[in-house]
Amino acid sequence: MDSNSTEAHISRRTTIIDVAKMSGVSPKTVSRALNDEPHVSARVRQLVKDAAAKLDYHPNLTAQSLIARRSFLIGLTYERPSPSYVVDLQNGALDRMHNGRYRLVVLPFNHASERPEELGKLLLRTGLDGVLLAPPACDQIELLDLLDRQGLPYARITPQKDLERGIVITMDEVAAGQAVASHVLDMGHNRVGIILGDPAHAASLARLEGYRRAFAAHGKILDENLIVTGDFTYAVGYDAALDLLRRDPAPTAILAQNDDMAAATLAAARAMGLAVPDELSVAGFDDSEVSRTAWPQLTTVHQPVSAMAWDAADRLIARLDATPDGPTLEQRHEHDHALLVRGSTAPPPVR
Amino acid sequence: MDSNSTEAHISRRTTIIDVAKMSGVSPKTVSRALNDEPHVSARVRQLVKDAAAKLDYHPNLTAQSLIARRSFLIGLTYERPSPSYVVDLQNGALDRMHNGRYRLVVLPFNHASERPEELGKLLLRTGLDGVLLAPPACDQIELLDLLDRQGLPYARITPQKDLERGIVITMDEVAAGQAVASHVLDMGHNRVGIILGDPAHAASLARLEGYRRAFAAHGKILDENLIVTGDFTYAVGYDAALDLLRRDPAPTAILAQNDDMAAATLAAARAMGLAVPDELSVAGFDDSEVSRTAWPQLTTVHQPVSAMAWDAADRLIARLDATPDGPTLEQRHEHDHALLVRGSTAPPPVR
DNA sequence: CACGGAACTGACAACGTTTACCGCATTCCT
DNA sequence: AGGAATGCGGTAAACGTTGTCAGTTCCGTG
Repeated sequence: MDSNSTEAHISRRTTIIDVAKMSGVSPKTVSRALNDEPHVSARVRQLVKDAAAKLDYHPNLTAQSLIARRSFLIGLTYERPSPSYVVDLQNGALDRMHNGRYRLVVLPFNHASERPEELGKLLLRTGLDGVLLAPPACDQIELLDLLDRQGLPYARITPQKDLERGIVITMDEVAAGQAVASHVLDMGHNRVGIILGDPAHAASLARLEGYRRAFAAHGKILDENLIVTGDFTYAVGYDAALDLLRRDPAPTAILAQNDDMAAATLAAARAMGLAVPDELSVAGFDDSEVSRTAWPQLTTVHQPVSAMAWDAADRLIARLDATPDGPTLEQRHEHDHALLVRGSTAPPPVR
Repeated sequence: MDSNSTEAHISRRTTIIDVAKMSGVSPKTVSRALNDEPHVSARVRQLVKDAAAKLDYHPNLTAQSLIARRSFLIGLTYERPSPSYVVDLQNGALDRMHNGRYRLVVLPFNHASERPEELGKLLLRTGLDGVLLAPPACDQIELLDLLDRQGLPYARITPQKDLERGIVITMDEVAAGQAVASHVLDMGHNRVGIILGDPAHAASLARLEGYRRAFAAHGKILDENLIVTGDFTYAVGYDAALDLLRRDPAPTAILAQNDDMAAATLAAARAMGLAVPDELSVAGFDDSEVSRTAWPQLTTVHQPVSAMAWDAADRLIARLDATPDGPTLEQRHEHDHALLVRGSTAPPPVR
């Protein structure tokens, strides 16, 4: 198709003028009719809409944006987390934006901690109206400073620091960590291994703090030697789990800070010939898809990622659409977690 | 922060005029300097760039778009596939777009087959320069017709029909299906169950055709009664697998058309007390993350999703940036698949 | 000193839409 | 009959950038 390749360059998009000509009214009236403004008779309005439909006319968003001084673009930044987390985030945000004027631009960035300035420039360069910040970017103070200076609104999803800045959607990570640890301790485990997530994510430390509280509440000692550091990925989680399981004596339970690493722990246990949950209990975090497709299904903590993303988008859009004299908006909202006990945890083996 | 909420409305973004004033040259020269155009001395260029940096000036993309008659937005449509597939797609495309002027807008749409017109309107309404079409949208002829009529360029990722239309990035699904089926037949399996993907995806039938060819090449009979229909999801795959495993006699191998359904088959086998691969062989498709995190790891066919998305974005961008008198671009490219034999397949049990 | 070229300025138009202001009929309400 | 509201049309400006085009200044070279 040679004609096809040149056609796009030649063909002019239909404009409001075309619609005006076709429907026999002024461009002005067309604009009024299509935007459902008053001072247009029902007859003319229908006439215009029919003409627009026949011509497949879609108003030029760029021109609208220029005059509205808004791009109607919302960004979403995240950092190489598990696919299901990303998709949950996206779907939550998109769900809120559905049928609205806003569009979602995805902006993964893998070095928010080391190069926050660079991420900031990327966000500004992209011409966004607002941005959704997932961990760990949501906790980069330098980034928030830059965004504030430039007046780019943002919503932070599960931040751990400076909770008074910007729109903040949280979950009580400490309580969630405490819940899952309590569950394991309740079953009688005493030697509990812990696989931390990426230390750049403040949530890792918050969850650990929750574990500590559970231990304290149970009057048990958290063995610091059984804390190893992962990065939320399966591969690193696997090595971390092997490390723990080779200790002597080995832990009877392992708390992983996300489901991917918990799934890796299941695999490591299998490689060591350990039965889960009879010889080793494993708990994850997040309630992501892998927690249900793994075997045994993982005991985990449900993190309402999708709902939080929806909420973040909702409040960000409310902020963007707010009139200067409008009511003050609620800037914070905390979502609930939920402990999900499934097949990967059981009382420790009697010895 | 009350000041914060009003500030965004009051504060004016810095414009090219501000930079011009600061650096003491005309707006015109600023534009030339920043866009690395000729006729600017090195001294002035640096002066301007310094001023721009100091003011944190970023040119207004909307204004640039308006005059360039392009939005620099590329869309990506997909339909509720597995998270890892979506993320692979996105990452591949983003990888190509990195450091360019284009931005990626995600547009999931779950009813491409039933309501192609609606999807088309969505794409046009979004004001895109071009769009990446994943299955099954890439095979919706009505959609392609609409896009052609409106002159919206598109790249199709793994389409099965009308391969001469638009930019086409393919993989030989038939050969891939044949490869995985041959592997299983080579091991001596005769009763092979098949779990199809969503029949709305043309790839499902192409892969099945590959299976048929393998059976023919081996002089074996494909039992049509052992073909059940899934939809690429874990949940439906689980039920489909249970259905197959309850047959008498049960199949000794199951070919699932993606890894999620294969993982579900592993779980179903476990529920039935069947050992994999000793009593049942399972093969997946796609080489997605779950194929590596499942246990045993899945024999599967590597589908270079990320590379194909990269390629699709590459050619689409080349098309968008092409000058009318430029060279004709290669519109098609076929990627290679690769059979990955892992732990989920073995010869059938001797009876 | 004249000349060519590079480096710059200034005025203006263009991109496609919205908005503001004004004008002019027609209709509706007292 | 007077006044207001409604339904349009016309003209112009604005959004922030780039492109065009005619000039001006400055520099080095012959």
